[in-house]
Amino acid sequence: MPTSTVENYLKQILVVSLETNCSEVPMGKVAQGLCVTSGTATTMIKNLAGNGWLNYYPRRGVRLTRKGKKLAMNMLRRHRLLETFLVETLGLDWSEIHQEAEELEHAISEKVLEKLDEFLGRPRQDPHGHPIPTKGGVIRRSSTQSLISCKEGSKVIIDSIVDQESDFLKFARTKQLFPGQEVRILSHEKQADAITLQVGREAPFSLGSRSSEKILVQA
Amino acid sequence: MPTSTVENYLKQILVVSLETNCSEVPMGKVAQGLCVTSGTATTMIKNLAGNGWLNYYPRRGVRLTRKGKKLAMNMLRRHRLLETFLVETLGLDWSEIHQEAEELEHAISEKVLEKLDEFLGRPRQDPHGHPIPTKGGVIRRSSTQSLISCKEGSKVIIDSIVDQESDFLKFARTKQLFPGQEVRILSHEKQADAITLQVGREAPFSLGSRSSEKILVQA
DNA sequence: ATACTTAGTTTGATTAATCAAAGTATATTG
DNA sequence: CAATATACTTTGATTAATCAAACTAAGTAT
Repeated sequence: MPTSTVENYLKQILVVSLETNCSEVPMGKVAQGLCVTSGTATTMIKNLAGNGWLNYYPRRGVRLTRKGKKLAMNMLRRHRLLETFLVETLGLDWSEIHQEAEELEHAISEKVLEKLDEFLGRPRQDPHGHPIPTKGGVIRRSSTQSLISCKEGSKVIIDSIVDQESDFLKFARTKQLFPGQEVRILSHEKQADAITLQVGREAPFSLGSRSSEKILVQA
Repeated sequence: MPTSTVENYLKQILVVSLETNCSEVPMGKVAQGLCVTSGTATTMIKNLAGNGWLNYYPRRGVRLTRKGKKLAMNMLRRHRLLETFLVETLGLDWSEIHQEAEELEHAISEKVLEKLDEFLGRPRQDPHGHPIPTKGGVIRRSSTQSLISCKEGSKVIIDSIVDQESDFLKFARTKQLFPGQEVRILSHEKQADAITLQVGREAPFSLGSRSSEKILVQA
């Protein structure tokens, strides 16, 4: 049985590799994502490599093995199903569910997970719009287009929000920026590093590039 | 924040003291209940005493402090609410829920726990018939009379089943022995160490004293 | 090319939890 | 009461995970 630390390292690597569309993940991203010093990450990674969870290329990065990816996908499934449960069933706010799921995902058994999936009606995506991997470890390819790449005057649908920060999610909620919403891009000033948009009939507002990058969309 | 090991030790001590109606618990019960060697228990207990969770009387036993009892009650509340959720909402069998709850109880936050309590309709007892402590740490005094002390010919109601062993619970289920059921004691042979009983119109059967002790009843 | 910066690695130490085995009280029993 | 058994404690070692600080390789810039 892998410890929950092992599960966290593998999940973090998977998440980064999905976000960057690159299966090789640099050590820095690992240490940063898990909030540990780089030395700790190096030590742990060598351990994980020794147990066949991943391949380690010193000073370059790591790549999950088949075995490592399987476990990491399972963790992502747990995490996202739990987030869905916390919002849909218990009525928590989507801005607070990430940390909760982060703990619960290590404690829930495969059996309970399957019952939960069934109870929720086998949802395909979590409250942030992220696809939920199947039991077999297959995940829907999510959008790679963010708000920042939208042309002035275009209309798009929000696919997902790529940020677990409670404060950003609260802000997004007040501006009606959540999966499924239709957004109209009023202006896009490349030089000013800002985009102005409108959701439904609400008042238009602007977002900087930092924020716009976190909103993934579909045409 | 106490670690989950600390939580486990305290809960175990509380459970034993409730079962034996005695607030002083011998070291042996601690070690046995947690499946650790006695040396490990001693070391850990000295630690817990140092942090004010309990008082330690060398070679006699331990007694929870107010602070320790509060945390232990909260763990019991978590455990029993989770068991209820697993049976009522997800439909797991009561014989398999103990281990599941054992893990989840350390991972669930106070906030999620309250939402869960609300969702379940603030249940007063878990599927085994054990009372669920309130948020404030108050617990209903449970029955102390077991099947073994019932007179021949009497009729009683099952209060709770004091055993988490999956195999025993499965057996109890097949014999219809669960909280709320009415049972008639057909015979009670003190010398033979056996009790013969009947549930509803089912076929009568016998239980030895070991098993009868685990079934708590009310007149 | 030399110096500087950044990313990553090594080393030595620490903490929580555990065990096995040796040691010591206390209780039981002949 | 002495011998023995039972319950408990001590000691020394181990494992997983972590950090701080010293070190090193690789890439960037002057």
